[in-house]
Amino acid sequence: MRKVAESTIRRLSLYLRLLEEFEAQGIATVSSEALAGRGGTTSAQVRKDLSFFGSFGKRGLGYSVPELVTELRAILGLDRRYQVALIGAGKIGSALVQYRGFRQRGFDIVAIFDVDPAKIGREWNGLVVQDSAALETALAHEKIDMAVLVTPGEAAQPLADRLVALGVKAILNFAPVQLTVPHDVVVKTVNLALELETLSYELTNRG
Amino acid sequence: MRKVAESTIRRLSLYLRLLEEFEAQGIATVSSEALAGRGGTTSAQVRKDLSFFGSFGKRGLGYSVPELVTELRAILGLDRRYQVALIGAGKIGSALVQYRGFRQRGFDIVAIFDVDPAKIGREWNGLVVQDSAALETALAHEKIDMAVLVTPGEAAQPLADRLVALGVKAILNFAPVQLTVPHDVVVKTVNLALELETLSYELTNRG
DNA sequence: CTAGCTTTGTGAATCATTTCACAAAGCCGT
DNA sequence: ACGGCTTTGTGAAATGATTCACAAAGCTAG
Repeated sequence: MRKVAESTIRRLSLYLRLLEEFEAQGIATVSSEALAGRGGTTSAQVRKDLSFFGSFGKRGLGYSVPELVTELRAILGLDRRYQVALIGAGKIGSALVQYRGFRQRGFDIVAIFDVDPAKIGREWNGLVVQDSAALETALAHEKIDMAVLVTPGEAAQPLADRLVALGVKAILNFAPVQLTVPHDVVVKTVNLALELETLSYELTNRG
Repeated sequence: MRKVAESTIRRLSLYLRLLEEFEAQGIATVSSEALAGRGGTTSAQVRKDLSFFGSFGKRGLGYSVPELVTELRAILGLDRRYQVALIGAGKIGSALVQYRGFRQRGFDIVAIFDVDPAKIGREWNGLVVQDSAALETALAHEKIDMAVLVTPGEAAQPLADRLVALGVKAILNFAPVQLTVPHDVVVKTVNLALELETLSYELTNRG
């Protein structure tokens, strides 16, 4: 498959959300124009985005909503479930555990770790918080697809290294640091400070 | 000022973080090469990014760390403080209130709102949670620069409309919806589902 | 003051993404 | 079955972002 831009993938994800709404409303087909309107883009963009993966529409008619939902789920890898380890049982971790969309989209949190003795052993949404020091033994027999890192900045890189050694191939990182990992491991960093600062920039230079 | 790409602003934000580290270590000057190395980009990119805003370096020598820190803070609008209203006193809101980096970078949460009667009236980090219904009266005499929206999807747009009517010019949105606002209002949406799905895509199509 | 070394700042070139524009397809009504 | 209407899929053009490459500038040592 030829390389597809990240911006394209993000839009596909958006289209999928809109399509699921349409599906819930019982709408059977949708045009690229309709998808674009609600997604903040153009119909040409929608068609180009989809064309990277195939021809899913019917000329003169548009796209079948259920069919396109299925296709997009497959493209985005959402037609399977993922086993997720949560590293860091703080406030953000807690919010994630409870976030419905997480499980709804196929991501199952199967293990939670922390270094705080006050948290270790406590039950959290049906899971016992384990000691981060025991990561290796705890995950020896559990296949983990993805790790969510919610730790202070300085703890993140060492933990990432250990997770990679355990065979984890994807990390969603909330720690405010740039992680270094082998090229076959995917990292996505969500950096709140960065968002605030781009907002602050816009506010001072435009608004 | 000519239009500068968002990607450039995000990198400036990153450079600022690195420079602050250098400053703490007492390093006086830094080259574009050194800034690039730690920031995951190239020296040419660093110089181009900075060149949009001026010439801050000395040829043959590099950039003065404290000077560049000052310049970047000014460019990003971080040389002032912002009054922030938090809408939604749930888990994520709670994590934000306690996040040190928030206050550290000049963002002061001065009001918290929720619709849940169980939460209204309770004290939260020195602030009393107020009823979202009373947004207008509560903020009548408080100048709010920015709002952080942490509500269920369906509540977000109506609240955004009311905030805009109150003169708020920037919204950091954690609700999983695309907000519609006048063009002089800046919205930045942090969408967890989107991040998960791009990660899932990479995982199935590369890893 | 000059030679040699380093590093910036920036046009030009390359590479990537978005938009345009239109032929090809398919539906509907007669 | 045909004409008119709609909407896709996609090369080509336009726009945007990154990388290249080098002259200009400044420092250091002798």
